[in-house]
Amino acid sequence: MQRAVSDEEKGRRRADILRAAKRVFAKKGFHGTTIADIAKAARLSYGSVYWYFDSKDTLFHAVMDNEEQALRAHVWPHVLSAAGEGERPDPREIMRRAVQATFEYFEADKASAKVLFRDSYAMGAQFEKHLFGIYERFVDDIESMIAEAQKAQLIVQAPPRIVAFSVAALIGQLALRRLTTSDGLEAAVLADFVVSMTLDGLLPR
Amino acid sequence: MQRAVSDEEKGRRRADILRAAKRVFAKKGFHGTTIADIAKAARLSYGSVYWYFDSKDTLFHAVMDNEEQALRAHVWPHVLSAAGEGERPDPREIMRRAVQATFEYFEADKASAKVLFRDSYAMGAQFEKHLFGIYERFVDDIESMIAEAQKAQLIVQAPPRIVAFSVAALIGQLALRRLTTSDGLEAAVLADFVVSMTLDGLLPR
Amino acid sequence: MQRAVSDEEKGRRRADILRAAKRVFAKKGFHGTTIADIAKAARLSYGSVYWYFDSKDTLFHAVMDNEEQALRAHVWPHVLSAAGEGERPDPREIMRRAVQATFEYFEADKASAKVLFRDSYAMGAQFEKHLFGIYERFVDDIESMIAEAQKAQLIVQAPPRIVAFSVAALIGQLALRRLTTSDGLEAAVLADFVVSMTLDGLLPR
Amino acid sequence: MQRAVSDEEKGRRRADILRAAKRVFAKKGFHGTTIADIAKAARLSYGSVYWYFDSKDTLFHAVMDNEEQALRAHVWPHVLSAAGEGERPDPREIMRRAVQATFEYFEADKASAKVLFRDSYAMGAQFEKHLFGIYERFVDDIESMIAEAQKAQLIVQAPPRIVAFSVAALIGQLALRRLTTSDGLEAAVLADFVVSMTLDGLLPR
DNA sequence: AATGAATGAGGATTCATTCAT
DNA sequence: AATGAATGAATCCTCATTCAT
Repeated sequence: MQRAVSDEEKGRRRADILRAAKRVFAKKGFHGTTIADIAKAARLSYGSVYWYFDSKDTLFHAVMDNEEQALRAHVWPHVLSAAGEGERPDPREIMRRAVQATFEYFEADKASAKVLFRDSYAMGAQFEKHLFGIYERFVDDIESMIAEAQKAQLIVQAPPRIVAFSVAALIGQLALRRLTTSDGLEAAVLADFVVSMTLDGLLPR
Repeated sequence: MQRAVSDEEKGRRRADILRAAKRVFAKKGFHGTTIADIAKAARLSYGSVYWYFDSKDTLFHAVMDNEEQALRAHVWPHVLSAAGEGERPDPREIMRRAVQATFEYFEADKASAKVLFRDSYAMGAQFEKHLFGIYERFVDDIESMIAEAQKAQLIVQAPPRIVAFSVAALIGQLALRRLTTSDGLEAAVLADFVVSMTLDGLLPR
Repeated sequence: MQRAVSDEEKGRRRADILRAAKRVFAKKGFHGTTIADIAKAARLSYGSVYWYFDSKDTLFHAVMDNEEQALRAHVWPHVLSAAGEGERPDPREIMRRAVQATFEYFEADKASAKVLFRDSYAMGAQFEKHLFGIYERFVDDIESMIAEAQKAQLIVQAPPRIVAFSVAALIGQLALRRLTTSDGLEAAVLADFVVSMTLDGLLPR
Repeated sequence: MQRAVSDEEKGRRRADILRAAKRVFAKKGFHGTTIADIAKAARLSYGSVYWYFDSKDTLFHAVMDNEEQALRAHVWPHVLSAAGEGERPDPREIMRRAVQATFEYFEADKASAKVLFRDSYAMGAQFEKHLFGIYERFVDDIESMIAEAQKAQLIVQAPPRIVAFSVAALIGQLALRRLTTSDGLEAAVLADFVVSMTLDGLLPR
């Protein structure tokens, strides 16, 4: 019992630090952040951070993984529900919802986008592999959808991985842009645009 | 006279350092690079770097600006020549050339893409403004083309800045991807895909 | 009653920790050892170590004292039995047994020698006094034997303390050497050599 | 010219640091010494120490090597001069001079003995190899003398390495002892005793 | 008695920057 | 102009010790 409480407690603290770390990393970037910054944000002494994480690197990895999961957890249900509606999946609707959900997610948690799409880049070779994995998984998801749609001849033939990557890049960069630039466009409108450009193209039909 | 030679000499040295800095920044990232690294690559003593640049930040800024100019200088002629051909501009051809030229440029100078699209991100607030300016200028160029094409009803209506940004993001991310992932696709093929997806969309026409 | 059991229990735990500490100190050196290391070796949580010992320093002191006692307890009987045999004490036999017993002791418990002769050195001023005491007591024992032998004109005149220290040093260093260097010499052979060199000298008689 | 001066200057500084480091290491022990301590003793800022030495470990190694050389440089001439006198080498005289020279050396530079015989022990596995080499070289020197003397039947047969090690240990420990304990014995007297005990033994002849 | 979370002093090391030569 | 020695701020991380439970 005592043990269980302790574990739960420990998990909570870990989550606190993770949350604080995300905030600070997002604000100051990885290299601009000190462990002391994070500790202060988590209302802990800096030594304690090391009780939960082995190093600054480890902590950053954990933040990234966490964000990845949270993002998927938020977006996926929207995709599934869209896919489950009607008799046959409507790629347009699926994509629209996925994009919009992604925008909303980042809108609600701006730090998340910053960490995932900004910091995780310039981290040096050490992180490249880990980071690569995360992106690949995003692209994997999209790719499988693309491939299926191609099989059903719902969309044109093209290397599905490239298509998937392009869509992912588009979403990611637009989401990131929204954090620094406000052009007054709502998430829904932007999502519509992404979908429309991606599916219909810019040339008049 | 003495002065002129000296200035010229100075310019040459400056360029040497800039070139060396780009290489090293691209390889090790901004934070992983020391002034000594750059100096060694430029075959100078590290103290001398400060004769040409005030600080590491200044140097990085200069590298970015330099790359921006070089990229534009490479890409623009292709765009102009495409725009000047025939009686009326063909957006497809313009875009195809622009994209391909960009890919080629980064292909030929991989360090450039790394510096522009990777490092310049996570640099902290200090660079954000400067960096922002660079990207905005890219987008500006594209935006004006988009706007014109829309006026001529060559492409669909949509917020031109968003369209422009999307195209820029797509090109940038795909170029960056080519540096780490080799899927065997040639630049021309990839360019065709970007154009085709962007202009025609993924849905079968 | 409860108390007695508790005390006994406590003594056992203390001994456990002491034993574990000796092992770890011997293996990693004082500065290379953490309280956590010791606790783990003693199958305790590290916080508990402080219930038995005030500090790491205290613990190290205790280990040294313990080793000192154990060594004496092992060696002394051999000396006494040798001294009690025959009608008059034979210094050669006494010494031979003492040396051999010492070698055997350290042979059986290598950690002991390491702690006593290696770590206890470079411990800084804090330990110097304590350490000094231990060595002095060793030397005291030998000195009294030396002095007695001198009185009986069994050995040559010389400052007995220096003689005693020399013998102690010789034994200690040779014992320590055996821990790292194996030249295949058995303890008995080595003991014979020490005695022979010390008593007869290197010059042919 | 400029270059040569600079090199000379650099060597001087390095020597300054080495000297300062020896003093501080001797006083506080390796673990009790901070780089800042050494820097202050050398009247430098602590960052500068790293201009001359890669790390604290490296610096300590360098100090040890330095002391080894200095000791040999001091003692060896005495040995050689003794060996060169008369028609055949007198082991007693050679040894007496070597021992006395060693005592004198350490007498004049107490820090040296502390570093070589005290700190260098408990340094952990990292140094063991290096340290081992130093001691082995000392013992090598003595061993060859011993072996030669044995060949000439000047001294009794016994494993020369053990004999050599024993002599080295005796000298070392007695020298170290003199640093902390003053029994009023002059170096010459002590040297005589070592020689006499080692060569003639403690038993009356 | 025992646990292990929390604390924070302490220290090695890096590196941008300055400046005497 | 160029050099490279010197500086010291900055930061990660370790670990002895304390203390609430």
